[in-house]
Amino acid sequence: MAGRVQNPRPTLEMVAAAAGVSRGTASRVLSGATNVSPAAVEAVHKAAAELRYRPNLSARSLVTGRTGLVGLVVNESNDHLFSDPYFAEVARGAHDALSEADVAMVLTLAGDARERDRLIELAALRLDGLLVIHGHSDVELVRGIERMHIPAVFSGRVPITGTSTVWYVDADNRGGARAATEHLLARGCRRVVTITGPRDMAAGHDRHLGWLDAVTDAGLPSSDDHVAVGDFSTDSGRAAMTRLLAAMPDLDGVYVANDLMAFGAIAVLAEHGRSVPGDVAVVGFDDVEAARTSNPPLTTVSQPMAGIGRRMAELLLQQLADPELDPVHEVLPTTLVVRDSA
Amino acid sequence: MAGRVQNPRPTLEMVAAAAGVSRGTASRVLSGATNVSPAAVEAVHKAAAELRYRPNLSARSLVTGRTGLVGLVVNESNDHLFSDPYFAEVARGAHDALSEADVAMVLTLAGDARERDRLIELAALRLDGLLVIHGHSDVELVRGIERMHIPAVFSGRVPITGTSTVWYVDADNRGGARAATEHLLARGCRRVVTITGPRDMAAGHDRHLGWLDAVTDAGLPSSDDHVAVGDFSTDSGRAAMTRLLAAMPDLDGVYVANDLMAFGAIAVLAEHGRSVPGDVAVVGFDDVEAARTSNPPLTTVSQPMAGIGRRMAELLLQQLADPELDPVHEVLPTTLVVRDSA
DNA sequence: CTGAAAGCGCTTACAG
DNA sequence: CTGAAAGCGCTTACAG
Repeated sequence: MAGRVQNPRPTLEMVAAAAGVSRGTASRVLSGATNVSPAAVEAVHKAAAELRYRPNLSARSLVTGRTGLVGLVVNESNDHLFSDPYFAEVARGAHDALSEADVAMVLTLAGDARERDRLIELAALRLDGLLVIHGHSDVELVRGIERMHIPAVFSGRVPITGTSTVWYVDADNRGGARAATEHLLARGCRRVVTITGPRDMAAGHDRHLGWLDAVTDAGLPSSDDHVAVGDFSTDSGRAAMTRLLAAMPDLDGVYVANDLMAFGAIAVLAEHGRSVPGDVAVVGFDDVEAARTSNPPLTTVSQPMAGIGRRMAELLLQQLADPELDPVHEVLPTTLVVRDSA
Repeated sequence: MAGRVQNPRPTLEMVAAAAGVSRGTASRVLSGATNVSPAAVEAVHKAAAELRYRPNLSARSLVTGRTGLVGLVVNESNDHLFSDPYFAEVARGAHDALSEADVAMVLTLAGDARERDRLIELAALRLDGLLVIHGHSDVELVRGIERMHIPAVFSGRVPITGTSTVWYVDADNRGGARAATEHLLARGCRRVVTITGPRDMAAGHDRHLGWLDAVTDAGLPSSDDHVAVGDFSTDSGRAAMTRLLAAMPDLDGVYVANDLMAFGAIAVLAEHGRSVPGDVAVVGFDDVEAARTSNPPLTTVSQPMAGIGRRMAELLLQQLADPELDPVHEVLPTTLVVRDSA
């Protein structure tokens, strides 16, 4: 009685019978093969629709060797991770692109060693490929994934050592930082400092270089007292701004490597009686939601987060189609969004 | 040449051959059956280890009818969703429990109609069950899932209509709110008001009832001017507190249905020159990270978020084991965390 | 263009 | 306790 309640799911066999063709022909029609007669195509589609046929994916996987499953790997300790809009948007972009290809996304945490082991097991057992949201640089994770010889695409530049096979998609952090700094210069700023991110994060490093590009090109100084290192948190932005102000009281422009730190910096400037952008112009990076409503609304650099996720998915699909492809490193453009802070 | 590089994955057949038993026996050993001789058990395990055997899950699924895949369904517009620690923690708890059972979690967005359709398709095709993080009440989603007749467990109380088959795990919102309010009463508060959440969210509703339980039991009034409705945002907490203060200037205790609104309320109290907890005591709900470092540190109600996720997973696993089980509604205890605001 | 057949790698009654 | 065999639902050469 139990288990007999539901009608059994129709199989290809039943569709073929209803269409008056063989199972092989039905399969060919449903997989979109071209060498099939129009009559057969029509009959099979009609039968499939009438029976509400859905293929058994396990059976298909058994013969194709593909699972149609891709892992979304995340190496952040999860508290951070989920509260990061970067993660959410990249995941959504990837999810969209994969759905269109009928590939599903398995959420895979890889924050600690135990989780990393599980990931490796899971990947070996049932994943066709990996999409890695790579927040903090995690050399062990990168190495582990390379060793598995599984198709993978990382988000964010992965420092390439030797003959690495890593694929990645990144935003143009360096170009965006340069554009932000050049915007400050164009407004007439001449003592332009920067608050950077942690040196071990590729994004932090690249955004620092962009600032350097711009000030160097303009023939302006870039000595150590022009630079304060933060950790991308608002508090660290406050501390960094305080230090910069002490070292160079007459600074007139600040390029900050992310919006959160920019908010901290602006708060400190206000406390010191400096108006923004009147006395000091400030540009951030990320274009988080709050940038639009902060006081003043923040001029910042926007990166195409969902686009990064989508592109990662597309590149992974390419790898799946041809495992012999050479690694691709793709850099997506960023956009300066001018508001009131600079 | 390509594709021939890797050694072919060992199959059960090869393990059986190496162990000198039949494929059937090897299968029985590996699936932990008891009716096997100790000698066979040892030989098979040894062979499997030596060959680094991993079962082909598609083949297994084809015969068992199970995929070993569970969907994590999320109905929030994703911006919110990911920045919500509730989501992150519930997901992590569920992930842990499922991993232990070798079940993987497929991330499934169901924010709009298109995504909802994809979910239904995906579930029909490849999921054994669903874990639904049910933020805003979404009747359509609940109905859609019930219609699919797929094992599912919701987070958060789902209003049950008629002969619903919904399973859910919730925190004891009502009990927690009652405890919070009783704490205010115990400190001597006598004019105790509340800021509630949206009426259409079960959590908001239940937390309001808990406040009502406590003040009613204490013989205190609970008229409309004791209640202000917010939307769980800090700003709405500010607005609500402003209204309450206008309606009842001599209030001395506030139970707020979440921490974010409590922060807003405390800010307004400070602006009105009321000290917390000296003039007005305040209790929140959620125990978010910031509650520990706010000024003053917030007394609040903590709910076992990861525990909810874990329990959801366990209940889903039970359903998978026996689809005929009656729906379970489980309520997990909350804890009052006393800090400085009350 | 199409059918018959083999085979993907497992699990599970069925005999013994 | 164990082996031989059937079968899960597909895809894909292979002939024709």
